[in-house]
Amino acid sequence: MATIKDVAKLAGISVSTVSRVLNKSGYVNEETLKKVNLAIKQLNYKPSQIARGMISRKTNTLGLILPDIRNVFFPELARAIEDVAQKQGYSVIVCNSDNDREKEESYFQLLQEKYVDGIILAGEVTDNQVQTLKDRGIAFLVIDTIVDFMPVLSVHTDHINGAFLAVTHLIEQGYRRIAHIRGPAASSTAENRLEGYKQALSKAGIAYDSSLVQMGDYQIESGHDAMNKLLVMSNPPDAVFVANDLMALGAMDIISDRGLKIPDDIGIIGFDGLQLGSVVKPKLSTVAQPIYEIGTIAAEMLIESIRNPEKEKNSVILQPKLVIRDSSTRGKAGD
Amino acid sequence: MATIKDVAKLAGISVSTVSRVLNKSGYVNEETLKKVNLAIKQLNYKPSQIARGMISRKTNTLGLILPDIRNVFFPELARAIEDVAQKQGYSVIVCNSDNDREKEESYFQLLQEKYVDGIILAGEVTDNQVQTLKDRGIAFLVIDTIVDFMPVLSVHTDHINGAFLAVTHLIEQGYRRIAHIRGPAASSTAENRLEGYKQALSKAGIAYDSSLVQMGDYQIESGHDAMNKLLVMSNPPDAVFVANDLMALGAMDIISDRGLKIPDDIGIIGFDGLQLGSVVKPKLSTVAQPIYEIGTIAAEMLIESIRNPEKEKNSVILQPKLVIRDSSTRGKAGD
DNA sequence: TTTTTTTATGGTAACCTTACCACACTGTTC
DNA sequence: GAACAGTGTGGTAAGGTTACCATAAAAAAA
Repeated sequence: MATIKDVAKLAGISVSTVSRVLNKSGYVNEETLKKVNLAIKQLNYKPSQIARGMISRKTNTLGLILPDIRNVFFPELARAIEDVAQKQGYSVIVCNSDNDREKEESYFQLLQEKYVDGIILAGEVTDNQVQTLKDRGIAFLVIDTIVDFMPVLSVHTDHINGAFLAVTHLIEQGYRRIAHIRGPAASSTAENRLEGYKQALSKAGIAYDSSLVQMGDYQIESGHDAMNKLLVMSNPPDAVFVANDLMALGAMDIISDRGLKIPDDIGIIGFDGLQLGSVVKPKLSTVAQPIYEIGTIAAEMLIESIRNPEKEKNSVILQPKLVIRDSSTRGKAGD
Repeated sequence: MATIKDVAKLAGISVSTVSRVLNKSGYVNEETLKKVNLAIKQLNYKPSQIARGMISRKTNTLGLILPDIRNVFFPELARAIEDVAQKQGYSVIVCNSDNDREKEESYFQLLQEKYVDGIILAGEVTDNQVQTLKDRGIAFLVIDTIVDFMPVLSVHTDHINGAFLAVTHLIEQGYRRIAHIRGPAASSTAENRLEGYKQALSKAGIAYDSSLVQMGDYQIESGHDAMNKLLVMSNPPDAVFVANDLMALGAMDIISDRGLKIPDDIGIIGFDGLQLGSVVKPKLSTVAQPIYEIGTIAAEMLIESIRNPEKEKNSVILQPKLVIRDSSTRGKAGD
């Protein structure tokens, strides 16, 4: 590929002047400008970002570490981040960590070697990892993890309030014995959704009954298992708030397999706001996370912080939206 | 961040020797090795891939240009590519083109400026773009596009045979008046699936009836529209082969809205093999594309070609798999 | 012993670009 | 007509690393 020297030679001019043309800095004569631009076109010259990066120590590249791009939520998030990045002149390197510590660490190393300007971490992140990134002086932002021992850039949904809205909605629809299929123990989002569930019950004066809370792992099959356990109880629930849509779909399967009607016999509401939920019958009510917005805000905050490193690191909490469809509205079944 | 010079100084040794240690090339004394490794650890030194790239003109980075990471198919594809890339020491920059020529061109420029070692193009690619990449001497591979005017690296599913299998299956199940909801006109995959549909009909001695072919755009809503048109015909079909699962879901909605039973009144089969299809009732039969495999093979081929540029450019065609669930099997409805 | 080979290390140019300084010319101001 | 500001251009170091050549001591072969 052509270099700046080739351009300079073809234009019969020094590399300094060509550089000045490229960066629109300093004085350049009208005539010279034309000659240089012509040469650039003729050679199809593109300045090497590598060489530029050597000097500026900037690569205009962001790293995005997420558990698995295949999981619902992440494609939309990645898209939002890439959209903002592209507009601001950044590229995005995507890394799938599978929540595996070793893989995460090796990606940290890699991204550091590649001199990315910043890293966005989605999914569960440990305090240790946050500390490491901080120590190494890497600009980063976490999504959906709450870090309270130091100020860091972070964006997350208000999971507590989302759960609160969902459960309150069920109560308003007349459901009283409301179960919860929760996410994995290690997940702070799962903990927060449980917390919102408790708060809603408490506000309505309904006693919290731990036997109505079943553990799941956010996968569809664990929705099956958890719902089965709930339905064999001597006093089964009349509604269930499920910590994500995927498990909710699994739960719906079991409910209809047992000949129970949604929402008449059992009301159900999920969390996430997947398109999937509007395809099944009855359509699944859910709490929609503002995923695209999370992504755009995250990317904007990180880029801003890269350009202005002294700026205070802050958190942004976004409100989810209750999406009432058919699975939770008594008297509207089957439409 | 620490540089090789810092390491050399701390170890009391020259940069050449440190470089030799890093690259395990040439002679290095046991003692020296230890000193260097100690210094590296103490300084948490990581060689700059940028500086290395300056010399080797390699960045160990691949570009992945796809229409939209949110579309089904692409997350899995991206995951497969990233998995292989990671194993072979490459990173992946993901670019969403929205099938917009200008955006694509600007990504070409960008990736070239970043000196990526190769580009994977997924989604429709024009002959012009292929020619441009070839002219610029960029290593690239196309997925799901057939290029016949020059040898290029390419991987794609056998869409014709996939469609053939699907329609033949419907015929075997006793359906005779089989409609097709096809993909957009500009799409070669859509054309191929239509071709397979025709071949299957022809082989079974069923006359092709163009009024039974409705245009769609691969989105769920166009499945609604197309199915509506088919059902208001004076002689409506008793089965429909839909060119992708998303439109098939839309079609299923309409069918059940009209009080018709799947698969008894109407059989339906999709294309893609999305998990989504196994969540709805009845479960959607489909033709599963070996998406992950496409991704791994694509990444492997491209990396091989980067390492060995003289090697002949060839195409790989992968066979899809018929996934028979409930929507296309007469006498098994409702289970 | 002398010559050759092996082992071990260091110095420097090169990769491509930009930052910075130096120089020269034109025109303006005192 | 001397000093100065504005315009236009070129040379060179620097950024971090590796490739390549040079040097030298130690070991092996003659």
